[in-house]
Amino acid sequence: MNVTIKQIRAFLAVVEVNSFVEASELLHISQPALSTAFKNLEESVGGKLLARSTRTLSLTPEGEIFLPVAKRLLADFDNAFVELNELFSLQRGNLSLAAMPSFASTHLPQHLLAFNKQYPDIKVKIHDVIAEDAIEMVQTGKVEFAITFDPGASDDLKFEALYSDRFVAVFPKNHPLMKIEQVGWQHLIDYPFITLKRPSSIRLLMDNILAEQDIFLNVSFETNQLATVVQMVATGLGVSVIPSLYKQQMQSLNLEFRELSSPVISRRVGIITRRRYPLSRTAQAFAKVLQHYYQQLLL
Amino acid sequence: MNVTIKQIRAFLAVVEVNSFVEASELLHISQPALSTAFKNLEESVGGKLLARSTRTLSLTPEGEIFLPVAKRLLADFDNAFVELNELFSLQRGNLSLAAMPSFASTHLPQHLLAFNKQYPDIKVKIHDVIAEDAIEMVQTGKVEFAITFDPGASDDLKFEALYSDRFVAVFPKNHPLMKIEQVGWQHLIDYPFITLKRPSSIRLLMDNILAEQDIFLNVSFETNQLATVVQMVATGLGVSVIPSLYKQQMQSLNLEFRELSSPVISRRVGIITRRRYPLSRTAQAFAKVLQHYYQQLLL
DNA sequence: ACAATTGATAAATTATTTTTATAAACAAAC
DNA sequence: GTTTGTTTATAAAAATAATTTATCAATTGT
Repeated sequence: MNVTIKQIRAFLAVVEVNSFVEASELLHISQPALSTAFKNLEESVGGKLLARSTRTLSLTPEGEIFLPVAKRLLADFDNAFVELNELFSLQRGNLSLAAMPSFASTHLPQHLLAFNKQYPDIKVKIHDVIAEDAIEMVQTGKVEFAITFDPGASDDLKFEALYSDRFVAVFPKNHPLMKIEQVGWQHLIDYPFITLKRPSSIRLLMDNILAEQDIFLNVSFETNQLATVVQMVATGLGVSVIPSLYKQQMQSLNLEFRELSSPVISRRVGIITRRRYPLSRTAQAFAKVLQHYYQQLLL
Repeated sequence: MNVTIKQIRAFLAVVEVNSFVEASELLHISQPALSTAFKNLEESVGGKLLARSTRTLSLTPEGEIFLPVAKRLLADFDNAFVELNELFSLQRGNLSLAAMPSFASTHLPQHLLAFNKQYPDIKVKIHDVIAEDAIEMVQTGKVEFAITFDPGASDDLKFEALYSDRFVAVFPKNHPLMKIEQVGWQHLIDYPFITLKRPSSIRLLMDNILAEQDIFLNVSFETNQLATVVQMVATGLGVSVIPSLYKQQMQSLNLEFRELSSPVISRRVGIITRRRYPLSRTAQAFAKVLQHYYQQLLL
């Protein structure tokens, strides 16, 4: 027979209280069950660990040698499983996630707050990188999931939408476009257009869809930061479009926003994970927080 | 349910070969038994360790974290029991014993040789100290057993005789006593007597028994070493008595020995151990070597 | 000597593990 | 797109192991 953890526990309990009867009570088993367990342990290890008569118990020299070893073994064992349990019960753990800047700088903080409130002992690491890098981090396993635009069908990635982000026109208050109720892309052609430089996924998305529709904007200024774009618009240099996500953040400026139609350019934003790779409990919990939030928004 | 060693073995086997079927063959159990064991483990730890479909297996992040821990736990566990087994099977271990000088310098070496031949991997430490100290080392647990004279009845000590040691007279060749066939203690009174100084147990034993018989020797020289005593006798300074044990060792000198009678002073030499304290396997094995040897001598 | 307590043992019972048989899922091949 | 072979999961039965109850033998204190 093989040595079991129970037997080691039995050994330590008997030595601890120096009595089979007491130890059996401690272990919540009958005294004969303990005697048998002890006997089996000794059989397994090939010799006596404890010399026993009806009145005295004393460790053999081998038992004496084994005692500290057994204590350490059991402590290590219990410790490992307590830690694993904490991991599963979200009382401990780490979460690494990537988010595209347009999400990281807008909605993400409030979700982190909600998550931290619910799971205060989970440490979170945010990688706010451009959408392409975020997706790559998922593919290479650097993060368990990313929040970006829908990257389209993929063999190794899975996308789960949270909400749709629609492009809105932005122009200064008192701009001629203010008079138009239904602003379309065609209206924007008449004004200097300010936008992000080309590696940006926002810019690429816009370019592609407009090209399909044979709409060519009058791009006058290009910059790297959306904040700069917006500031330039506020100054009166021209007009632009931004994902509606940013509206809230830029409410304070002297700007006007209009939903754009014909075409409506919108892109689903959601959670990207690796196919066939299970999420950790912490990642699942975070995903759930996000899903719960955006599900409620729809109602 | 509680986590068992078997379950950890199952976990490692499955991860190792990345297949339940193969792992079950490795573990010599059926595949359903392995599936159940795995399921029970996951239930115990509170979450999935391995995501499995019929075609792919992949560790969850928690499983990934647990993998090295499980490996270490199992290695420690197995190692501890291999070592304990080696201890019991005398493939490893230490033996500490005490022996009075009259035994340590005469018979002991040959027993050590026999023991080492039979158990070459056991390290032996000899404490050759005077009989009183040897006994004390047993009482305090510094050694498991000692080989000395019978210390008499004791509550905490046990004595097991190996042989009896009788005192013999020693004098130079051509000494007048050579003519007498049956030398008695009374004969020795007429000659200068050389003996050990008083803390020696040989000296004390002799003094006590002779005092009972009203025999008073003519002690002319006292020294610390028996070898010195004997050398002095050989030189012609006087006569002495020594335990017969030493005869063999001193055969080469120009000496004559005679068994002493009236009274016959003899003392049983044997193994002293602690009562109620079990001997280690190694100590038992050494005791057996001794017992076997002296038992054969009697035949 | 006797009572009281302790650990060991035997038989019966209860839990657990394991196996056999089968189902369901999935990928690859046709 | 269906079929086929392979894989893990599940259910019921069988086998094994652990536990309990009842009892014994040994030992110590009274």
